[in-house]
Amino acid sequence: MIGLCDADAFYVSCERLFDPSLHGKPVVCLSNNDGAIIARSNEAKALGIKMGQPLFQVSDLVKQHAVIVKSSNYALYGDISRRVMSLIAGEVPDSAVYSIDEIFVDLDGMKCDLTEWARKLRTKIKHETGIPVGIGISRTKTLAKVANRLAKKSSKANGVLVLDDQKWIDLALARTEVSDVWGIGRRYSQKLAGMGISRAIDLRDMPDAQARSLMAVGGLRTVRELRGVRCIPLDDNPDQRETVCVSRSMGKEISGRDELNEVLNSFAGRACSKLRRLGLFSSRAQIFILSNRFKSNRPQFSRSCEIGFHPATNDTRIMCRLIGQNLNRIWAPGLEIKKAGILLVDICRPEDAPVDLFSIKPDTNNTLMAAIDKLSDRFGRNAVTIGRVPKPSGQDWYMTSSHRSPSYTTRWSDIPIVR
DNA sequence: TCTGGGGTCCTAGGACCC
DNA sequence: TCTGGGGTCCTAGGACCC
Repeated sequence: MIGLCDADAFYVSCERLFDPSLHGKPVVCLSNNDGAIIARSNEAKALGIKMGQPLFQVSDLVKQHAVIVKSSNYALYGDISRRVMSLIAGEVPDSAVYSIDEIFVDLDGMKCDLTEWARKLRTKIKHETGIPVGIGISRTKTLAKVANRLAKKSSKANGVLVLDDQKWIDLALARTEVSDVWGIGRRYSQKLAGMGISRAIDLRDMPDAQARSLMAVGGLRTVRELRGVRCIPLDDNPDQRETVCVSRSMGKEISGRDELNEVLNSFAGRACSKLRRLGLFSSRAQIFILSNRFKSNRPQFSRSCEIGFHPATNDTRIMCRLIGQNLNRIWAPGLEIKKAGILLVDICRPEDAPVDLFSIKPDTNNTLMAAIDKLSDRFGRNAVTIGRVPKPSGQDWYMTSSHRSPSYTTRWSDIPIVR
């Protein structure tokens, strides 16, 4: 059997850990730029606030019901996540972290009542980390997802649901909308609805060939998993990631060449720092700029270009220099740029990096970059930056984040004080 | 006024190879 | 008139996830 532990409204739960006054109240957490709602407490859900909804669309509701609004605080959430995950990993034979708030666990060979075991685990997690989780258990990852969803929805299940018996699986699938199945998004739901398939149980009973032609091999895998056939391995993560991306929407559109250069240089700094922390190098990057897709009365554009590095690098200075040299390939006067970014592709470990004719190898002993990383760890991300990249604070392009909670667990100055 | 960011995988089609 | 077959690699676009 496979289990899925998934935290309830994880970001909200993290905020509540350090501010108990938030319990029982409607709370939402926002995306970058304070744009959209990406986590909701049950009370906020009950008000009809939708996942992904832009904040401004619910501003009346927020005022009317005194909804508490929080900017996202990834330093805090990441740290809490690590605590929860390592606790769970210690309780099972095998596990695989799937996202910041989800972990799949392998329960094969466990000789006990799984419902009882899961209840105990759930209590333990709540007790030791303060985070409420739901646990769903079944034959495959996709079915465990179904179980997990019902575990949270049903008051009878009270956070734990084991789907083993076929009769119960059938009932669960009959109660699950096809759009709530893992792997079935908006587009596939629409297609399926057009064919009269609205419930997970109908999807399960669809012929293989039809599933395959409609939704490719991934869709077929989903259908088979619903039948109880394991098609997705417990740990489905590639051993090495393939891209690193840093991109942002800006508080307001920018147009100037220098301004764009600043933005991209600062993103390149972040991207290189990510690479160095992973011990990886990149030999190719794409820089891109986008218009504001919501302003349909303005000209729309999406421009990008590729930049190669020889040898592969993770040195911020090299990337910044090449960005400057290539900027005119995407920038043009008069463009109103809302979003920009850098995508590093062709990521590799230094020993696997392509070597050119003259055997020039990636610089794996970059003392300057190492020093910058150390200073950033100690004094904050922008303690030291490459010349001509001004500090983000005070930059009008920098994202807005007006409801940010302190970094209680990752910054000494933000440690909560008990009086 | 205000609409997230960072990933993965699959497929079709074109360029190119012998 | 008649114009191969079998590959690989790359890219763009579309789907999905949290």
